[in-house]
Amino acid sequence: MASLRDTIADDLRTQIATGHLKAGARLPSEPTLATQYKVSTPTLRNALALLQAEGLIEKIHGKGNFVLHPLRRLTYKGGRLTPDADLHVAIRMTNLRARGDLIPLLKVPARTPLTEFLFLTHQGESPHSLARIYVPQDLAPAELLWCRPEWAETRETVTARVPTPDEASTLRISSTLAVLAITRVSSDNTGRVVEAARLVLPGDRADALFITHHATEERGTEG
Amino acid sequence: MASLRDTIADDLRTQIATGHLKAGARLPSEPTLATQYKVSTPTLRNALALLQAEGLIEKIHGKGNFVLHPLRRLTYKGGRLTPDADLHVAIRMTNLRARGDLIPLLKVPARTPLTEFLFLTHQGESPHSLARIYVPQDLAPAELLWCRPEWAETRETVTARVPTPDEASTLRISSTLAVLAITRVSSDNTGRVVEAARLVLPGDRADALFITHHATEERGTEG
DNA sequence: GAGTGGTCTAGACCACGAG
DNA sequence: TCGTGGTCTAGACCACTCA
Repeated sequence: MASLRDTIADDLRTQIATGHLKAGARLPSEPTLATQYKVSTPTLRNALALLQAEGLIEKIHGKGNFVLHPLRRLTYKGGRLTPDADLHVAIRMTNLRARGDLIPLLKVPARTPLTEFLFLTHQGESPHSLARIYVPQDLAPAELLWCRPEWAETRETVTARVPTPDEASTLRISSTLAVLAITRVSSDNTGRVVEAARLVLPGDRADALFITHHATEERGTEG
Repeated sequence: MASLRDTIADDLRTQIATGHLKAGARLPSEPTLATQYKVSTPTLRNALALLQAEGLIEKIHGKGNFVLHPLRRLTYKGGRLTPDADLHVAIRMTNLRARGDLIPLLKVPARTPLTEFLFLTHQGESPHSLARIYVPQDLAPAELLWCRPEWAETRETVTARVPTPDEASTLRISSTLAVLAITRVSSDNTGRVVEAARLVLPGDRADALFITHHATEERGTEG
């Protein structure tokens, strides 16, 4: 016996899947839908919250609820963001000093001068990913980024979580939509950290892909 | 100006963080908390729903709301699940025939005989991860699993999403808690898929780690 | 100003858990 | 049986968008 909320969410989901409700279309207003389904407005809103968490609809205050275009899933490839034709990138550079989490991440003393690059990529109209990249200031960040020759190793830690309020508003996503958070640390062959990055990818529009080649002579080097 | 829901959630969060509310403790009942915070029960329940989505509390119908023990984060290492001392594994083996998503995943014709290994790992009392591993039946799965000599390449696609109802009940997690879903495909050097796996890791208790070694002579082989 | 979603209230009734 | 959380109702009032 499913709850009313789930029943309504299921119905709307199939209407979207079958194209009965097309991408970009506005749903009837919440009071209208509540009347149609013979439920109260809070119940109807609960149903919509489910669809929102799945990235199927977008709620816009004062305008209505809209069926989202199924976003092409972009794939982050282990190592760097995939360059893409219709991917616009906005970059902001800031100088700051190491504090908090950044100290162990970059393995530097507190207050070490750092440069932060803030990347915000867009896929067409909608924000796609947020990246904060940190580099020690003495490591000539001018030519900058992507794969750099001195890199010897990159460690990427991937977690799934809900976005912080900041991230939710920057990426214009629901605060209930899961995001892929990647912490990437690149070191040179002396073990020195040459770059650390925190990437946030909305779960409804991004995957991460990691490819491991198994050399036939060496295998089983794991702990 | 934060909403009442967020204010209450923040307050409870700090009470948990400071140890004012200890792990395992039962929170006061919802009507009691609603009175304390001078809000209605739905508003209070909205606040608790936020904490639940973050994996901080557990709601048990008929008993109360409980502060969860901060689970040690276990790390999935690119390639395989990390063996761990207090990690119990339950395995179930099933024979089936390829259908649906499994066909393109394993690159086999429909109805190819497959063997499914279902892994459910536990960290102490609580379920930790769910893995479904598929192997073509003609590929001698008897000695089975982990890293096998014939593997030439492993591709792992990582996404963040909410769990399916099935996954939520199997892993005993809230349906609003983000999970890390990893699809892993291993091929031999002829390109044949020798194993495909779908892993589900609850976002509050698992990370995935991928390590890339950059050979100095070859770099920038990405598209 | 009209219409939309965002938040909140003060209840009701049901289902589950434990004694 | 009693206290708990789960679901739902029928409103109220505010904030935002657009004409």
